[in-house]
Amino acid sequence: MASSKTPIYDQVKAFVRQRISQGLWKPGDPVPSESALMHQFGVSRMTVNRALRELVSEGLVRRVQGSGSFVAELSRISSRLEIRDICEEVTARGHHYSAHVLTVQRQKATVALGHQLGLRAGAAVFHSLVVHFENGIPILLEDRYVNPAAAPEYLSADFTKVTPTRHLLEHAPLTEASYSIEASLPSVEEAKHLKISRNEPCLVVVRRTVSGPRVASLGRLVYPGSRHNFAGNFQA
Amino acid sequence: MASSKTPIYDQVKAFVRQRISQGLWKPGDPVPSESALMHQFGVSRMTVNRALRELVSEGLVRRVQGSGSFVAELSRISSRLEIRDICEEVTARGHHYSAHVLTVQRQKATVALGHQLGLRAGAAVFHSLVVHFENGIPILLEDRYVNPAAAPEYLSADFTKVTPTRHLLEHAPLTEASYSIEASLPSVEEAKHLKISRNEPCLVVVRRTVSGPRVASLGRLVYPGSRHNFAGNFQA
DNA sequence: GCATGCTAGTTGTCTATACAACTTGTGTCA
DNA sequence: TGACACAAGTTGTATAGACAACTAGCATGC
Repeated sequence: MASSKTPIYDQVKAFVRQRISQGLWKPGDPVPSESALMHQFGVSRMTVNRALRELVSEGLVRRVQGSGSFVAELSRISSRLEIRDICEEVTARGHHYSAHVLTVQRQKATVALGHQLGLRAGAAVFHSLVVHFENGIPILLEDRYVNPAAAPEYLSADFTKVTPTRHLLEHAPLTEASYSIEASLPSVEEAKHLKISRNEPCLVVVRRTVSGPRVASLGRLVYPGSRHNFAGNFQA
Repeated sequence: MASSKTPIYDQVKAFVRQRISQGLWKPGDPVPSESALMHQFGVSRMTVNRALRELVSEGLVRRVQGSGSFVAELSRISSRLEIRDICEEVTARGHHYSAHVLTVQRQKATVALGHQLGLRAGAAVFHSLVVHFENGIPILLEDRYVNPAAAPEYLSADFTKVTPTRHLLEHAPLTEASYSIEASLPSVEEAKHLKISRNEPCLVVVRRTVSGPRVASLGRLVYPGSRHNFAGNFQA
């Protein structure tokens, strides 16, 4: 039997999840209390508690102390979006990855840039500009500014062997990151480096990473729209 | 004291999370065993177990039965991306939401469309085309095909009052959804309805929702790039 | 040297119990 | 009528203990 193999808390989760996804229990409806499920399944409260807690973290159930458990409003489709290291992503597709380094240098921060990185204007920052290729076709232009305090050896890294993302992950442990995804047309330079027309829309990911107490880097990732998209999946 | 207020398992989580984000424990390094943390904090094993289990679900820790717990490889930045109902999103910003219905009708499915919806070619499908406005400015064109079996009353809904997304969520409980985000230029019609230039790049979300045994709907959401982006956040 | 088996250590699951914190309805008392 | 107190029900947290499942290294025996 499969049931004797699957943990009890998973059986309870499956029971609740099934009722919800079949529409028998609608958003806002009460979910049976821990003690009810406890008696129904003939198991201890801690087991039921674990099941319901995990359903909360999965966004299917909402719980109110003292009141009860309820089916969560599914007004938002939420799913895990992964932004993977480009090299890993390409090789995972079984394709050949390569990179071309356009710029790696020390610069003085402008006022705006310094502010974003938490440095004063004129402070030294590292700047890299790298094109990433999949089977020889440019698929990503990575424009990145790095806080020297977070990754002192950034300039001496070989970005044809280790992507800037990976170098940063290894030298500046990630504590926080924020990003935004937008659509825009490439600049003249960007179009040239990516070998695309200026009319080709691009997905632009702007990412800011924080390592410990300081902002580690600020990246602008430009993907040609015809060669890349982000996909995700949601499972109730 | 704050420590007496925060749950013990949260203190343990914070302890481990801090060591990781400070780089003291690097990816692949072992995390202290449950019994070690148990003695260190002077708490029961179940409490430590809960802390570590939650860190696993947050992607910070990897555990191997019989072997130990290890700091996870942070090679991918993963975060929760929410695709919210557009009406909710606009009103949450404190702005005025409105909608204009261009099309709501029954159509015969083409071969390709029927295949995507799990229907035979020529079967009836519902089609809606709605423009959504934020403070009177068009921010989203929603082109949607619906499986009549999943939402029989779709055609009689008033989409100026309830968004198609919400109608579907209420009538066809969501069990699964997949989407992709891409950048592209709008078609002539799309540009016209959104009142943008044909050269303005757009974020296009293609979404497919499944309700129980059947595919419920297929949507194409076109956002003008200058008026919308998706943002996310990651916290270690 | 090699295979086998054993053992200590680790994680995975489950129980029974306890108390704290909170909500909600009910009933009492002024 | 209104304010308050109380009780029942619910979730949140924590404990001590138990056994199962698995890993890895060590010792034994061949």
